[in-house]
Amino acid sequence: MAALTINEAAETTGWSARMLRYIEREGLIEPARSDAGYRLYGPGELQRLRTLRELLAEHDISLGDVGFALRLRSDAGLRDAVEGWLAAEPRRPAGVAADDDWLRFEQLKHERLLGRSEPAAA
Amino acid sequence: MAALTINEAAETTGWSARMLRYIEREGLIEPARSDAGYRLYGPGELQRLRTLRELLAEHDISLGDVGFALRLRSDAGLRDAVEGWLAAEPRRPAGVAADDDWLRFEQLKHERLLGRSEPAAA
DNA sequence: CCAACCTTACCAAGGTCGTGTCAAGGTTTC
DNA sequence: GAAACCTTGACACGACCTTGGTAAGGTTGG
Repeated sequence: MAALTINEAAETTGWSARMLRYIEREGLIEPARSDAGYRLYGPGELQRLRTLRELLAEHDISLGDVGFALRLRSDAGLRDAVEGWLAAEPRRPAGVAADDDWLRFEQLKHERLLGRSEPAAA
Repeated sequence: MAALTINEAAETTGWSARMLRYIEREGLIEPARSDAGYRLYGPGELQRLRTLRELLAEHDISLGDVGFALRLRSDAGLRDAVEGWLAAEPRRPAGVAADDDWLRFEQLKHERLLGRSEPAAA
């Protein structure tokens, strides 16, 4: 059960060799390399390649989407910025405060979020 | 300071009217409508439109990316699926277990995650 | 009622995505 | 050392994204 080279991996996962390189460039799956630079796909990578296909098909999303999710998860600044923007839905509680105050409130909420980090895999 | 119509909103936010409609179709900002169907942008929407521009520019992401993040946040099934896939990095702790066991472990971790839901805005 | 708005629905140009294929060259294996 | 792999880089093409424009028609306000 040694590692497979790119064409063998393509064979067993249903991706083309071309797409395997593309997926790697997206940062999604980066196989080990042999001394000579050959890509070596282990069982874990092969499994992930298969589940990746299911993920895309079942939820109708793109490789770029998954790549963006990866960026979201590894770039805390990006995650907080996007999360902050999405959280700021213009749902002013009717009579609560002037808009400037509302905005300040959102900003504070955002700052508080900044403390959060990776759950550091148990 | 009533609500602005689309061209006025375009004027003050820097987006084109065309893009305002596009942003709406992406589900990012959905202004209220007048009786006759005219879009009405309130202060909250105008502010969000401005910060949206900054968000895109500062992090070099696309409207589609933000749309996907929105999908991630409102579709728990999608979020869990993507999160589960990303969490399953093939980082087998060297001598811990066979790959099948590792896979099962990941699956369990994923199931446990399923309980989580929206923090229900304090 | 007319000008100046708004609406939706199309057509279009330029860019990116997903994918294949080919070329030039290194590696492995027999 | 030749066949069968692998590597990166490039060209290519259809599909989709982003954006603008324009047309046909409803709304608003003097």
